[in-house]
Amino acid sequence: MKSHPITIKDIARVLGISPSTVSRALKDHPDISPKTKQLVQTFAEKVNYRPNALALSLRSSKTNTIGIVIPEIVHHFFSTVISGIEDVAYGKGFNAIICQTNENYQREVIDLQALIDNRVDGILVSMSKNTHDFAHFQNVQENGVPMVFFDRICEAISTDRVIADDFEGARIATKHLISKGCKKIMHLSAPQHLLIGKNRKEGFCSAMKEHQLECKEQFIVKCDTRESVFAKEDEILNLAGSIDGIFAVNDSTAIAVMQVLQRNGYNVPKDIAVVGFGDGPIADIAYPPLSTVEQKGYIIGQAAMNLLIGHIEETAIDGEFETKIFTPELVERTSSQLGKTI
Amino acid sequence: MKSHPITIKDIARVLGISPSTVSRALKDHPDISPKTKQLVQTFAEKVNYRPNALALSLRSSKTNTIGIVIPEIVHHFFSTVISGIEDVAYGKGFNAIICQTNENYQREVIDLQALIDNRVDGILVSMSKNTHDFAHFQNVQENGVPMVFFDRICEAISTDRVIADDFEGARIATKHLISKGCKKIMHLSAPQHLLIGKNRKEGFCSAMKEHQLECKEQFIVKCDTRESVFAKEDEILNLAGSIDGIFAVNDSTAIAVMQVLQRNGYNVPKDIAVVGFGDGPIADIAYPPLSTVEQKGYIIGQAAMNLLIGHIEETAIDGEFETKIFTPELVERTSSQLGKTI
DNA sequence: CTTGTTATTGCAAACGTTTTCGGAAAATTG
DNA sequence: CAATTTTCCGAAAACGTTTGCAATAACAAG
Repeated sequence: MKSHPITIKDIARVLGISPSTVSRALKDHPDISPKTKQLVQTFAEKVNYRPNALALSLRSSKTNTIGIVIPEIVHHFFSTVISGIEDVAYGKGFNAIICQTNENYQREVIDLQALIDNRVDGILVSMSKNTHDFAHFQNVQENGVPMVFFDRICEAISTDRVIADDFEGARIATKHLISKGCKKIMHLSAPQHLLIGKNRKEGFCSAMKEHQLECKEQFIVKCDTRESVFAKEDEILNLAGSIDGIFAVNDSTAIAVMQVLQRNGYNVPKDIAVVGFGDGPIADIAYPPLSTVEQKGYIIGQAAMNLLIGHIEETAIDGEFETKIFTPELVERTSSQLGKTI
Repeated sequence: MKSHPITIKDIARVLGISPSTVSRALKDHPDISPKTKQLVQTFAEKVNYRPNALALSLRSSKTNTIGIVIPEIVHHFFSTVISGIEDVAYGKGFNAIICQTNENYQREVIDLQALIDNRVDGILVSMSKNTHDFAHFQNVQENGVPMVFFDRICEAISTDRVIADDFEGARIATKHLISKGCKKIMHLSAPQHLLIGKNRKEGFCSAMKEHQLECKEQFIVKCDTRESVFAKEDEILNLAGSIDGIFAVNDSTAIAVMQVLQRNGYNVPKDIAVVGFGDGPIADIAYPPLSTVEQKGYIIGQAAMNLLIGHIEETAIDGEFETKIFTPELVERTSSQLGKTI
């Protein structure tokens, strides 16, 4: 069984014809007589011949494989994106090599080089948080490998991009709170050197100002994980008495803050309404169910892959790049119904 | 820039020597004079030469790539496993091609064939729910490709396997409830044609009987998703008055049932204690935080990859197969503290 | 100045395909 | 029957490597 797979040469030898004839017979080349075709094809069928993809790739310099580089697979948003990528890739006959950087710059560099070495037809990247040098991205381009960024894009590199509109998403979330009657809204924000942190905060402020509400620095707390909520519990509780709404930069932060509030006698959403960002599966499970804006990971993945295919198949114009922006949609649940007892 | 990558031949031509010399110089072969080595190496460095992995693989029939076939990436357990696989693969210089079957048998067949065609060095599989024919797995073995199953194993095929001990996990969960004082425990179970459904139910019954408690069929409700809990809400509520504990086959079912109970005036864990299975991130977020048994996805992934490497590098004995079983551990939180008010 | 060693290098085959080009046999035409 | 066209097939190169073997050069010993 460990015997080597059947090759075209094997078939040729057994049938007493040349490899070229076998090759042609297998792909219905008109030069080959019906008789020989029949002979070759049935024999190939019988021995379960399968072409060696490596040899094909080497000859055609086309691997039908794309590379995906992401910070973390174990993250609902990213795995959703991968799912979208995979599904359109599959439809077009592409395989996907997935590389996980774990937010490690060095690994990002190595992974990209490995993909180039393996001659992938294109690469989809979501940048690590710790990447501040972009030579490795340039290297991809210099090697002529099509690349598109999604979500965590690199502004210094000109490529196709697919992103969620964080600014607008935050505006939508904030305006939703305002429409529910909130006037004094707190924002739990991500670090400002990250694009999502910056954009979501600015979206928040924009919505507030549009409604002549104050966007006080004091009501903006740097806090973007479950743990950091608990760490800043005192600070948050100090402010809790003077607010009626919270917009959190992501769902797990939103849920954590609801739990802190509840443990300290506040009622969500009666006293304080809460909205998150991201719409992972946890929003539905939270108590009360969390209103949030939905980040469309699946279609972001699809869109990114489609853009990439455009460049691989050269239907897209070389050197012209597109940016696709997906605006999140509000998913209204219970947590934002200010005044309502649950 | 789109110019083809530098090859050994290019270097040879420019330097006026033969490709073989270049090849040897690059890998410090003793036959090559220091002078030539120096010349070649610095030149290769300068032009940023990178060997073509395809050509290498073709020649050596070793791709340093493994294939992963899983039902769904967007699932905390599976993405955790992948993460474990990836990390040890990376350490050993392997790339991973990931194929998602979406629980589709046809796609599983195609994916496996594609991996064989691409001459991956080994394959890790978690079977789709809808796979009842196993010829494609046999095909992998007949092609001499090492394969190990994880989690959703195929009993009909003899290979290495890595699984979580569902039976024992369920016993642990159930015994925990009993130790908290529960005597009338309901089990929300998965379909019995699935191994996890069967094993977890049997583990549940085993623990009950060990403590001289009844394992009534009537207290076993077929219900293994959030949606199915809501669909069977009436049936569950009918029984709710006569039970003091629930062991659910997975976390989201456990959380859903807590919500149903709470909405109907029951107090968890005061009136009814609840334990789940799986320990995804949602357990922590539930209200009250869910006690559950932890399925160690990350180390399952690591173990599977290590077994595979054993066969790839032939340190493992051919034809002898190992089954690694990981026993889940109890993670005790609030939901199981019978009698306690929160 | 042979002969034998040793140090370097190149040739060619191989991995499994595809494809250009040309050639032999067969079929057609006049 | 000769000339021409068609039909069918094979040789060989190419994709980018590695490697066994042969070849050359240099150099020392006799």
